[in-house]
Amino acid sequence: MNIRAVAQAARVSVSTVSRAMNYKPTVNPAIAQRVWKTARELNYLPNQQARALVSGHSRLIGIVIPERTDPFFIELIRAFEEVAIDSGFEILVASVSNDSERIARCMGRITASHVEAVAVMTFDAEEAFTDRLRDLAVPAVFVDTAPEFAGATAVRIDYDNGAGQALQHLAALGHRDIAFISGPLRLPSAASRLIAFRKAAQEFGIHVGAEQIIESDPAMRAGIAGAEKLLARGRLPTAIVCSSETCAIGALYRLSQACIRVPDNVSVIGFDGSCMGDMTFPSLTSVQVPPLGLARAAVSALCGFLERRSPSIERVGTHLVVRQSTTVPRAR
Amino acid sequence: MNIRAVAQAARVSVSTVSRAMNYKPTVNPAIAQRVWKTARELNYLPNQQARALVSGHSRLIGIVIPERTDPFFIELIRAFEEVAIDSGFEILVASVSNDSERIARCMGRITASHVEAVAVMTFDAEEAFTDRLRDLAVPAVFVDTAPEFAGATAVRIDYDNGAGQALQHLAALGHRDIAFISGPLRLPSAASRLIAFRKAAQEFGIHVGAEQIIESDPAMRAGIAGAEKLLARGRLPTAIVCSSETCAIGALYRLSQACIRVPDNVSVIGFDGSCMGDMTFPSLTSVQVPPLGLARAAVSALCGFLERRSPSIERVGTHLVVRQSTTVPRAR
DNA sequence: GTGAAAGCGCTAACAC
DNA sequence: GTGTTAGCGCTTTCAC
Repeated sequence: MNIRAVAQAARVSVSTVSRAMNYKPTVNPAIAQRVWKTARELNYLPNQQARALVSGHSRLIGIVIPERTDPFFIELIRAFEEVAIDSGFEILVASVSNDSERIARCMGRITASHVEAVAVMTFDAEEAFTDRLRDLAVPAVFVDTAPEFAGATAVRIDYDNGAGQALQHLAALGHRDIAFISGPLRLPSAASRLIAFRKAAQEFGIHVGAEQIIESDPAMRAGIAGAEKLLARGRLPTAIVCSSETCAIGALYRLSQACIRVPDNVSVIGFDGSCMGDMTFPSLTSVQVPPLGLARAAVSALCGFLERRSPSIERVGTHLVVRQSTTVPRAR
Repeated sequence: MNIRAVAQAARVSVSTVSRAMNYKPTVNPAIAQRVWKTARELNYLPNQQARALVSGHSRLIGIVIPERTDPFFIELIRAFEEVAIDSGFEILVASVSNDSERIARCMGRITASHVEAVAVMTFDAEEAFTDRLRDLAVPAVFVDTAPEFAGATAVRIDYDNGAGQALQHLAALGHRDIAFISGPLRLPSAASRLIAFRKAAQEFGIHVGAEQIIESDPAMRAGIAGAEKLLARGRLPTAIVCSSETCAIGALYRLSQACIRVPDNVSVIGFDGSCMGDMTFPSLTSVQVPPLGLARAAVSALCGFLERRSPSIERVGTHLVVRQSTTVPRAR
């Protein structure tokens, strides 16, 4: 099935079919109707490859996620699928680790498939990656950390507000002794979350001493190691804020091991949650970063750039999902 | 950058470049070298859209996953990415629910992008979906349940062996009283797992009465509701085999709520595990269905069909990952 | 408002 | 073994 068959069936020229299929205003409404009807009857959809070839626009956006095991990203991919398709784009999913071969392969796919723009949703893109991406000169949007180059824009997550929501919730429950388990602070996303936590704590008049901040490993090990350090001190805070959901899951895990009951003995709160927060025991109170919001912001920034060459910085809000891992502080 | 520029720079014709880039054996090795070198220097990669257009092969395979929240699928996508790229294919990720609009959108993407073949990794493809896919006449491979139509092949998971591994492990620990929490039995994948469980139980001489089989809801609710039914009886088995990992997580959740200690009071074992099994407390002993194996089998079936038009049935083995949710039966 | 024709980057058939 | 050329399905001038 191709444009010629449709043209023939609708008794018009291929150009008219092309124009009708692209909703050009210049085509006679009655004829356009006829073309659409014929196209539907023949199950005709324009060949994307041909379209891309002649127009120079592939209508393809790349979404780059970390090659790390984290259920948040399946939700992100789905959100992207949703949003991109709605905007008339197809998506190319690429996962990268900080490994030059993987990075090269990713760049190869972007080049060969003529991806028009890339959303880098790794939260902490490594320089090895961003450098190569800059070389390709493809418009890109980054979450959290945006390297500076032409065509690079950013989606910022409102961590300040997120940390505020978390601390307001804890403060309202009566917590004053709150620890923060952070991922490695060399990672910009971890650093911003810590800064946001500090700021929010100050706002709510909560003292945060150096001993309340635990810098730890990435991902789940952060939570395990972080909780361990807290346990080793012999005196737990009444609440623990974790830099990520996986971190919180790790903390939950380690606390269970130590027979510390959550939330009775200590409240735990996560960040950037996914479906996982529902599956833990107890289920996890968490500051959610909505995948759909992230996808929308990224696609919107990308489309804006593709259409008007104007970089824009998009912001994404967070919202607090209160589940069962937080409650009033234990009696002293 | 295009083939002409490379041809010019390498002082050969475009056809020679084309042949060299496609590793045709007819091209003079010295010249091929020169072409490759030039291509590398110019960062040339053949335009996939042009290639697809002229050759009639898009080198695109679709991977269809359920629009359900399950971390297993992020691992599957990654495995597909790996395997497909290695075989020279690009992947198009599509998630579907049993909703005619979503299905139509998915079919539209497959058609417009001229996807050559589709791997349906939903485990339980609905008829509404398979019917539409058959209409498209695109070669397809299904996990677990394959509708019969030309070009449809199957990847079968060796549940018999999987269930055998689970029961051997439990039997070796001394369990004789083992319950099975199943998903809805109208779903073929749930049904096959139950059959495999029964068969394996018989093999190990373990009696399975009707009261040991709990048919339940899908996903995590299965485990919650299933564990609840078991708890309501007042007498727990010594071990529970769950039809899926999410089901097992649900069971773990409900048991924790009831202050039943796993594995001290009851052992729990999952099926089709993902990274999640590591994150639960206790971590989950599980019969894993390796995503890479699944992806390899699917891509291999698809490639086989595309090259030789010969449908093949691929088999994927399972392996038991022993973690902390299983131990010897409690003292009576 | 519509049609004819050029051409996007590539592969493959054919000539040499 | 290599070059010339037609044409994949489409969009987009340019005439009319």
